[in-house]
Amino acid sequence: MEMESHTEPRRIGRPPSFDRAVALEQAMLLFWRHGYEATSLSDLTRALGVTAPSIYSAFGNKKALFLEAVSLYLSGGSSPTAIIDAAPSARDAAQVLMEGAAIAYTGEETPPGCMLATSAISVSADAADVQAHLSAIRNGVEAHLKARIQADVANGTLPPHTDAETLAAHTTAIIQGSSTLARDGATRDKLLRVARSAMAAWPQS
Amino acid sequence: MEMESHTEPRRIGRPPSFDRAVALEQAMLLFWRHGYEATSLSDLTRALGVTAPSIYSAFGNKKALFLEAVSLYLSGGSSPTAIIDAAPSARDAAQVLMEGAAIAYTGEETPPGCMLATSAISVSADAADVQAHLSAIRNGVEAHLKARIQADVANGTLPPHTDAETLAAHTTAIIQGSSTLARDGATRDKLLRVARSAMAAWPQS
DNA sequence: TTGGTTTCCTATCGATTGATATGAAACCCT
DNA sequence: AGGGTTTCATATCAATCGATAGGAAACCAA
Repeated sequence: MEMESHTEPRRIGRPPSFDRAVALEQAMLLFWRHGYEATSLSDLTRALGVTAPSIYSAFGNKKALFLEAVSLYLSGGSSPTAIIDAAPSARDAAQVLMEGAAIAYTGEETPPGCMLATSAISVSADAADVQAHLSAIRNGVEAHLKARIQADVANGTLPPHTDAETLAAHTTAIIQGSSTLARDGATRDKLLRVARSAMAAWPQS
Repeated sequence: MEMESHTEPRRIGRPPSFDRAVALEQAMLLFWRHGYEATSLSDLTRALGVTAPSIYSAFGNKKALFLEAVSLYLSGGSSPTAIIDAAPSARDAAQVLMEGAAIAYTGEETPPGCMLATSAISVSADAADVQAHLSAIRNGVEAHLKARIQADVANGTLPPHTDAETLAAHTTAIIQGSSTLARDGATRDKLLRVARSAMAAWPQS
């Protein structure tokens, strides 16, 4: 068998001088901290150590780079959708989601808060599509949690009078609100206590 | 008594062609919807019907105009601090705050969400002071609510084991989270149900 | 070494940013 | 009517925005 066919594709031409994946991660951190529009190409070239033409060659344009950074952000750790599916119950899913957010939003190596909640919440008119993109992702997670709650109601894990929509929205509100609290300096322990107190909204077992 | 001394100051010079208060309110609505940095002077001159030099003459610069718009936003309706002081209990204060937020963030005449939570959450480096200003306001409201909870614990309205800091942070998280939910299209009724479900975190009476 | 290919950086593009210099226009008072 | 005063709008400023043209530089294959 030929072992070099997929490991080293034998590229020709001048070799790249920067690691695309590393550059993308740096861009994600910048967008995470300062947001989509407030992060300029000048900021990106400085932080990535890459000139503007190289960025455009590697990622297309600023908007495409941001969207790719969002995908990288979502792929980090366990995605919310995967957590919801993997948890033994909807209630456990909510708790893991909220506590996971408390931890993720207060990392020492990453900017405070949630990139989805902060990086494109207020934008100019020509970034409305980016804003809508992140909004759709947030709504998708909430809808997925709601469906999981409804499933638990259907199989008897949760009582029949459970308001799935409100419970999912409540969990989402705590998560998004934790992002702002983290930006305002809240500690990880404080957010974890908030997450646990929010579990009181769930039906008594 | 001279009755004209404070009613009509007898101004001299060319009379202003625009109402400063009306212009400020329009600016507030723009900043509310699009945020501090994403709202350009060009956007402002178009919406206010006022040329750039007039804006600078009336408000100083863009940053000063924004800060004044924030003050106007806070003076609208009942301020959070006033609500906390006026409520018969800390628990009632929290409920009024959360339900008031649900209503304020879903007004048909105003942009969705909370101006404090959205207009400067992600900014460039030279707007860090504006970001810190809004952060301080948010932290101030939370601290005020926490103090009110502690007062209710001290006078026996709330049980002695009550975690004032967590309860205040929980309430704040729901309020800030409701802002994002509103931006994502949540209805007023949905946010009101979230607010009521969040009351479950309070000690049982 | 030469040709082919790919990536590199320098320089620059038009558009827009926040902000201002300048003088005309509109009012009151004498 | 004519000074004094204030606000008005036109035109423009330097700086920065996102984005690109063009050619040098660095590799592989022959």
